[in-house]
Amino acid sequence: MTKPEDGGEKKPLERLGVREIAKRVGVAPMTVSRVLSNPEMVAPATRAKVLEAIEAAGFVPNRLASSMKGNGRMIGTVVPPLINSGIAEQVQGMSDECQQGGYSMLLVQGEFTLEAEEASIRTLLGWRPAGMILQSFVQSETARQLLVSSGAPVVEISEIKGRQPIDMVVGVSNFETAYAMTMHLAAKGYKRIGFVSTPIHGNDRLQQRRTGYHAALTELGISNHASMEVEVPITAAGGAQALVTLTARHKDIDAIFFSSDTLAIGAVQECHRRGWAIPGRIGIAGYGDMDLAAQLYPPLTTVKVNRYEMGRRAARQLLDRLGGKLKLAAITSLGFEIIDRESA
Amino acid sequence: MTKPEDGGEKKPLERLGVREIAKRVGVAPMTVSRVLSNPEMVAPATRAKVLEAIEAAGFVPNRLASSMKGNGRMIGTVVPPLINSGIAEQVQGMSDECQQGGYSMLLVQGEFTLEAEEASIRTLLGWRPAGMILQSFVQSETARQLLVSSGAPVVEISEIKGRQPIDMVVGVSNFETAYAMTMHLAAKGYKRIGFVSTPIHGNDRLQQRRTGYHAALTELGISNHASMEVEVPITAAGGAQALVTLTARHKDIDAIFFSSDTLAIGAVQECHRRGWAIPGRIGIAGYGDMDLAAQLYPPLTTVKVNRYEMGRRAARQLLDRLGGKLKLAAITSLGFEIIDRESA
DNA sequence: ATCAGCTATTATACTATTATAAGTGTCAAG
DNA sequence: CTTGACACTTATAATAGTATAATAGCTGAT
Repeated sequence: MTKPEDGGEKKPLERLGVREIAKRVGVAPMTVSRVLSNPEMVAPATRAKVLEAIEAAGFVPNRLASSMKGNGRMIGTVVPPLINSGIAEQVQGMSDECQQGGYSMLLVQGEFTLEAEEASIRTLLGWRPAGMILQSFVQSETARQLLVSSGAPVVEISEIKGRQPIDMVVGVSNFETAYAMTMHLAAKGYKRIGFVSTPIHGNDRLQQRRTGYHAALTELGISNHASMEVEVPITAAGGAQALVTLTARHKDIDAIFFSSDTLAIGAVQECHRRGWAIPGRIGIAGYGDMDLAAQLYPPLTTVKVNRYEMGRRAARQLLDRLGGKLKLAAITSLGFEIIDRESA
Repeated sequence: MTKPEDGGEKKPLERLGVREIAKRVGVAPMTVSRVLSNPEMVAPATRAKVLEAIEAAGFVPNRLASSMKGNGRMIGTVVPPLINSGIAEQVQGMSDECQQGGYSMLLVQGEFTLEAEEASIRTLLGWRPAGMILQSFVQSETARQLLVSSGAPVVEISEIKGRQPIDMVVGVSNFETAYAMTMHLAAKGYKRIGFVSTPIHGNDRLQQRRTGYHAALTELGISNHASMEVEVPITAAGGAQALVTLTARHKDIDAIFFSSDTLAIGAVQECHRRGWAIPGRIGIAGYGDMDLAAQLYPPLTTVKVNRYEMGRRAARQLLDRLGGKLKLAAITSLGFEIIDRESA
């Protein structure tokens, strides 16, 4: 409970508020407040004096206090682990857009379990953010309830079909993308197509991707054996491992569709190690079109979804709503592209 | 300024505070407050009743209000763009540790310019965070002043030598790492070693790495030509481009030390494209030991710095201080390893 | 019976900003 | 010489939680 008193000179900024500035200038606190938020309501001469005092004192207004009066400029977000998953780009997009709109971003870790989800949303709500961006559909009914009753706008970045959004959704149809890629591979002549993903449980995007893959196979008249699918951790080593497993199981497998570029890139390295030609011996397809995909040797065939843009749009949506715009799309579907390169 | 009234039923959570809960249970607001923060000070029977009411109402206490009384549980951080730079791991580490300690993380974008730095630190301070983590040495004197006078503990994750930290530093000696890698390459017989980095201006880590590289060359009696260095954007394509540029300039260049694995990996792909043997034709060394480095073909020789751990330790340092621990290291140097793999 | 010592609880006041309403002062029109 | 309109400024109260001091209720020792 003891506060760290190092320097000795404490509360130099603590007691420094609009009141103090007001006193120094000889105006009411409210005038200082207005100089900060509605400068045009203050006479130029007064404004100048106040600004000068603020500058001189090194005064940084307390946003916590503003937020309590309903002028919160904070966007909260729950994200799954940032590493390797392309989430970083998404967060970057959100952050850039928020920053530009004068909002700050609160980052809360979330996992794909009901309890963790609920806990992180509780944490988020505790900060009374002006708006929230969630990186997947909220599963927990309690959590959904809390979000709705908070009254703040919510954007879910997620699979855009299948479920009722809490408020707004931004995303792509993961089903469509996976379906399209599987069909694309079939069209290129691959007959035995495997599917590798990171742990699917609780992750609706991955679920949709697998469903899309299944749908394509069914349409192609290929009975899909569960043995053509593996789940591995989201690392390059995981991708390599998946390649080993699947090719050992099925000698005749001729292409593998990875649910993430990270995995696909790991698999490509494993092929190099084995001296397997890509796509000669086996075709490799990824998902995400990360920076390295185009530079990879051989260049990676992949599904391009612009995650940066996804984050940006989600934030834009929120900011528009907060700015008073009423007619906003409940569902924003960003397009995708099948990038046909040489790996498959 | 008009609030979005969608549902019609507003302020279901707005008016819901300790006062309201207290009224429902028939106790004073303070008692509710204590149930939340010091449950052991409340009689078990009362505590149970209060908790029940909280649960029933779906009440999430407002952390903004708590923060105003000095119980802030928010750690603020300024980060450079997350993509590709290994910063994501660092943020992950910070976030994990903060979360575990009951703190939330505020994320503010920062660039490597004085004005942007100052602006982001102002934004951060506006939220009155309990502590701050900065991802590099703060250059702006004004910003340093603001940070100091805020009274909050500050951890800089940065080069650990050379400058006076504002409060605490966690990091590695980038100088040492780069010096060590350069010496390592020399020991392996490389004579003409190039250096590639992402834009150095304003980034003290990169500056230190280059200085370390220079120091090693000098010690080796190699006069270092500026033409053996290039700056490129932090993408795989940048790495490939750098390889092209340097090998075109100097036919006899026999190794390149990249200031980031991302660049090195890009260069490796370029070599594959050209059919150049690694390390036969040219040796490639990276920095960071990212997940893919070990899986790459050929495996990448690189400097391993545990960025996740760096973030974690920075947060730990802050949390310890906030927890009242006084004897804390001003400088925490994390070790590093030269990972000798096959690429050089 | 009285009072110290204790636990559990409550009343008051405070954190910093800002919405709102009320208050100045100036000028021109009636 | 009012009166209304206008621009600017200020006083008050509100936001939600909690530190602090005060108080109530109870036990056991004097």
